[in-house]
Amino acid sequence: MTRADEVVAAARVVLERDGAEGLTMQAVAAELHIKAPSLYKHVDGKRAIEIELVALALSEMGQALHDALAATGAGGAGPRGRDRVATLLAAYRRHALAHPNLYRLATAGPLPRHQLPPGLEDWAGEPFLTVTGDPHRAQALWAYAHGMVVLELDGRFPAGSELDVTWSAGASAFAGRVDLAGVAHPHGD
Amino acid sequence: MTRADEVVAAARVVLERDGAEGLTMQAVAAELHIKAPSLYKHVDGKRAIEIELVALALSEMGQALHDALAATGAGGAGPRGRDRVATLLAAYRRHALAHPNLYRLATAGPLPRHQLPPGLEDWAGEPFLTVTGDPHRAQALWAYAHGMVVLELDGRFPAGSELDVTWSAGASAFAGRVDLAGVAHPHGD
DNA sequence: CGTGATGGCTAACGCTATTAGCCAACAGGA
DNA sequence: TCCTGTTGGCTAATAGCGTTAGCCATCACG
Repeated sequence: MTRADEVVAAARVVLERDGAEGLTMQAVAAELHIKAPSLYKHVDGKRAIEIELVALALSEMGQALHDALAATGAGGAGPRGRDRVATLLAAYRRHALAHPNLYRLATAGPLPRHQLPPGLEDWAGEPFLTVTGDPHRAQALWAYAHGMVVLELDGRFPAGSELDVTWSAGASAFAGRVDLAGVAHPHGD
Repeated sequence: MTRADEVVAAARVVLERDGAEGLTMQAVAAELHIKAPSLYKHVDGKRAIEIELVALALSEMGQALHDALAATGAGGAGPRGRDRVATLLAAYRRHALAHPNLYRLATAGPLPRHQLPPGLEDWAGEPFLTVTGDPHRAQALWAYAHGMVVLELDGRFPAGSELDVTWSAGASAFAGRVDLAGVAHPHGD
């Protein structure tokens, strides 16, 4: 655990506790009981810290998604179609809501692609390809999941929204056919 | 056109030209050929300006969506099902990409609900309810559209992505049944 | 002609990231 | 034992941010 890693770890603590607004060089330094300028002996600046956190978030999210699919794939009953989509979405939602500030940091603004570990991005998105079998549907499903999480995190759904049902409606839509287990209307047209 | 409105208008010019980062009180003031502190004679602060811009963005987006649906509904051929969904998504995408910085400002972070014109939010989202017929599917479709736009704006889709196809795949998914016109695979399961 | 409102201005404060430069502690070799 | 380089703190300072306080010119109106 190099000192630079400790800085990133401290930054994560501050971020998860105080949000993106509270993530200042002073706060990170205080977490380590030092002063802000001393941080520059270990990291290149705030942006560099954030990029480390983005890589970390991407990695952990990818792991959560892979784990979720592996669990259903390995267990006794191997679900297919809608269930796999629902499983993936549930894992995505659960993980994002468990680390809201880290998720926001990782998905806000342009991605510093060439400064990230190569292959990480593809690996993290792999599960979407797995459950859809088609790259375009995978991207669409990912966009749906991301949109839902962001809107939920920002509290932009009207009060009283039954988000479980909404998530389920999306899962059904992306499963390839409308086949609900008494949850939402078959089709509203 | 009160002076306060001119400030907001200037802020919009700065935002659309220089992005969220460039939207500073100094820049807005410079746009009006005055100094930053003078702005406080007309508006309550930066946050107040941003809220005005959010309301404006919400209003314009809502108008674009309503117009798009009205156009298809009124014209000779009145499309149904997938076409209406596709029409709505196309309008959403076109409008968001035409005003990227305004869109980002309006959708980033928590919504200042009680500081917005009442009913505006519901009205802007109405078209999604119109084309889906179900509130949960409407929310899901909205989340999908928002996710796609955000990811596209941030350039987070891998280079070479065929986004038109991806958008189309989502439209098909949310139309209630998979019914593609030779665009994507029927279902990948 | 006075008086209040309007709408500019400068100076200042506290916050941010960041840089420069100083110095104590410590490790390894002569 | 000293000398020297590295590590990792520190303070002081800069530039830019939003914001407040207080001063002053302009102008409409009674």
